[in-house]
Amino acid sequence: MIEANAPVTMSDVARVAGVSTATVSRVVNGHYGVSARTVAQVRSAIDQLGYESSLVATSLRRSRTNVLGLVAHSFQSYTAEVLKGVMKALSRSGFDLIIYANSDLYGSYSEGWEQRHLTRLSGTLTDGCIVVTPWGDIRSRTPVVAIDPVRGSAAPAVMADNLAGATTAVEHLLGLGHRRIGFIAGRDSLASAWAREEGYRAALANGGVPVDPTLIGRGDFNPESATPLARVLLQRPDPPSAIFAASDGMALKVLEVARELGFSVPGDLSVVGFDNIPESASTEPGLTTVDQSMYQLGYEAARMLKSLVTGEWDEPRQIVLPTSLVVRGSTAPPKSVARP
Amino acid sequence: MIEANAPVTMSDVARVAGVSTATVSRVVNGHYGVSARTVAQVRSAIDQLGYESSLVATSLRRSRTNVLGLVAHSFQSYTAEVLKGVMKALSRSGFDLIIYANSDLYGSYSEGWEQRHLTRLSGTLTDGCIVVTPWGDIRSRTPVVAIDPVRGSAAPAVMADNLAGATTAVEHLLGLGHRRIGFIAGRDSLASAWAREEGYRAALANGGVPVDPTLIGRGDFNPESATPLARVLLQRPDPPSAIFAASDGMALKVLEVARELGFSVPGDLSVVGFDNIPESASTEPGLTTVDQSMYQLGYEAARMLKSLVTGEWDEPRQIVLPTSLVVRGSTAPPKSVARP
DNA sequence: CCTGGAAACGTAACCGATAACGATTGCAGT
DNA sequence: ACTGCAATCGTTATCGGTTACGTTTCCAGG
Repeated sequence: MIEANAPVTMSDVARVAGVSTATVSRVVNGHYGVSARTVAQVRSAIDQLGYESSLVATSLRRSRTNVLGLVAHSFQSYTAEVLKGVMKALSRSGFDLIIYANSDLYGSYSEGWEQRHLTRLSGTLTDGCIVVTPWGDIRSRTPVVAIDPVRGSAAPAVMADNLAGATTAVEHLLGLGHRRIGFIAGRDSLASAWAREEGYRAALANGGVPVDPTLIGRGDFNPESATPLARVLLQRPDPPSAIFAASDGMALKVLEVARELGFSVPGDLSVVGFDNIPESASTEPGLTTVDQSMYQLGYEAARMLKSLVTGEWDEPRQIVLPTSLVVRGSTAPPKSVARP
Repeated sequence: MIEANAPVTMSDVARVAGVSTATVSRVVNGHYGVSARTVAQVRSAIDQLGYESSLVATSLRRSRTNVLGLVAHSFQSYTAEVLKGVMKALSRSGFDLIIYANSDLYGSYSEGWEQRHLTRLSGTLTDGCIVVTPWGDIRSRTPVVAIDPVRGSAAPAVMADNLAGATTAVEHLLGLGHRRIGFIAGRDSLASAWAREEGYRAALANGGVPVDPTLIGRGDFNPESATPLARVLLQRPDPPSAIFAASDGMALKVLEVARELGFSVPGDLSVVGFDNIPESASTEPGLTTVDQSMYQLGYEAARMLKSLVTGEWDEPRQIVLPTSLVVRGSTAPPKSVARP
């Protein structure tokens, strides 16, 4: 239903209640200095007219919009999970959420897309933003919290304990008896990609297994980037018995390639991912992966941004969330190894 | 990076360029009546100062915010797909998108949640909204487009051709030889749920198969609602040889229950869904389903809303999008039937 | 009865931009 | 040189609220 009548403003209320707009404003905002009788009059005028204060006008005057932004370089299930967490943290908080995601194909917008949006928004439409992008630091007039920041950034951010997570994942494979473990890396500008590779190396080192550089493929977290890399690894005369992919999206592509090349999983090949996106639970076999609760990442980022905006900040500027290994059907001892 | 300096306003630019704010406004908006030399001066002042016009101030003055809203009663993969389509349609259109979704558990907010949000937003923060909710018609001062509207609503909406889709799905099962086909319905306040049930009945009628009311379970589109219903259907002494669920979310739950009760799919039981959400492709076996491109639904809804807001409307107020059957591994001829 | 001061309320400036309107300028035509 | 019409640009009211400040009201205390 569309009612075409003009919006009812504060001065309408003031006229009906027989007071000034200043008084109406006071009762709307619950300020001191209005008699009980006047409050009642104004209240009754308000819901008689169905008045709703203009968020736009209020924002202009207060120079606070109470709108936060989520800027993502792409929209995948990863992003959707983060979004859920952000919405949860913001629900009933008085903040609204506006989202920007590059809805076109991966990479079709050049680097800097996020930056352009952010400068347009900051201070004029949003009070602050959460960004999830692999492309460098972002500068803004208003507070910015990064999810999974770029490597070396000291800006406010939340991230998973990628080092520990990756270490645990590879230790899991080592514990099953694997010795030739392939790795498909993420976009190395991101701190997460770097830490996950470090974890891979550290676990191998601890296990006394030398790192074989030819078993490392350089992906970029984009699922499609893993397909050719998996093909190369699996078509070698001496394929690895296990592959650890730095993201679930890439791990799922590994599963695809494995099936296509006739590898049975986990019989011929074990696969471990990282992220625990919803799809990982519903494949056959289920994907063993490192859970990093992207929901939680989004939730914490929103909480952090909120307090940055309102100026009540007493926590660390970078939050690291724990990870946990989720063992499903895609991992098993290698065939060539005798059971202990 | 946070730069704490005050925002640069239009009058700052005016001062630097040595003109009035009106002239700056003309230049910014590309209006007629400014000499080339002045335009150049203003332009240079603008990017010397890094000026960005205040969306809030502009909105107040123009009584147009250029922000559209997406209000969803829950956030599931369905919603995420719709969201993608909406974002795509809005990208580079000058409209920004603000989203509201009930991020809490299903049903924890009472009916009317969307209505409350909408009245708060409409006309003060958004120029119009896309709503996806099973709860009745929505009234708003600004245009509203419904995705999958409630039954009998004449308000602007986009929806899939649910009747044809459901008919095709059931005909597919009939063609395979199934005669006892269970149905799990959706929330019957929605036009889609009603039409899908109609399709089920129509296909059976055409095939000369009488409708057995005891084979119909009344779900509500919420995945969890299907679990007990599937259990009831499959624990009968004479379980159906196929089940058509009115949504993929519910169909996936049927698969779960089937596995739990020892039914092999598609050996003992064929399952068909509706929606074609991403998860349906990655289960084992893949779910046969009716594709309704929720992405497309979102895209069209956004297009429609845009033109409603800008007042350039010459298309029908309700758009029906075609569906197509996607046959995957979850359907096969029933065991008890001899191959043709 | 008068004064003081707090409570209650109105006035008006302002947030940043837009647009109707008025004022100025420049130049062609006579 | 003078009129007239455009093109150009500045003034100012306005969008809907907020808030510093000033004014009025009212009651307690002297």
